[in-house]
Amino acid sequence: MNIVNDRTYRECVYEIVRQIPVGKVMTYGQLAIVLGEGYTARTVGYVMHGSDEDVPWQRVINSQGKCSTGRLTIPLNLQQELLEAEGVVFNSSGKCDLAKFQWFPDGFEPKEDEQVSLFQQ
DNA sequence: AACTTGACGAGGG
DNA sequence: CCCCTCGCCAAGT
Repeated sequence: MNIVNDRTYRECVYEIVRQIPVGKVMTYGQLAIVLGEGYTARTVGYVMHGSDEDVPWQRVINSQGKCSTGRLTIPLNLQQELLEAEGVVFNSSGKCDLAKFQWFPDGFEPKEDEQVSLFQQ
């Protein structure tokens, strides 16, 4: 089945991102896994760069727990500042603890033993 | 149709 | 911790 049929692939990404609670984050790769077929971290990133809509884009970060907004038109610190304002804590290297702040959509919570292996590194 | 570019990620050195 | 390589896939030239 192709999720991209009814709604565009962009809409599917936004739909999930809009569900991320305040103070929580998801990674590009995790979104790709949740979206399934055809999606990769790369394409999710591509989709997110055009999300000037009502999506909390700041809650999507890379798998290392950092904000990778390296070559954007927006200030480098903006994303981290927005997240910190929501309660996400970053260390001196600009990294946050995914084990603490990463959010999982319904049905995608990691099981007890395989906790960290799947969605995080 | 071929080639290049990314708001990526895992693996290796 | 940093850097590089490769795989990935949509978009723009």
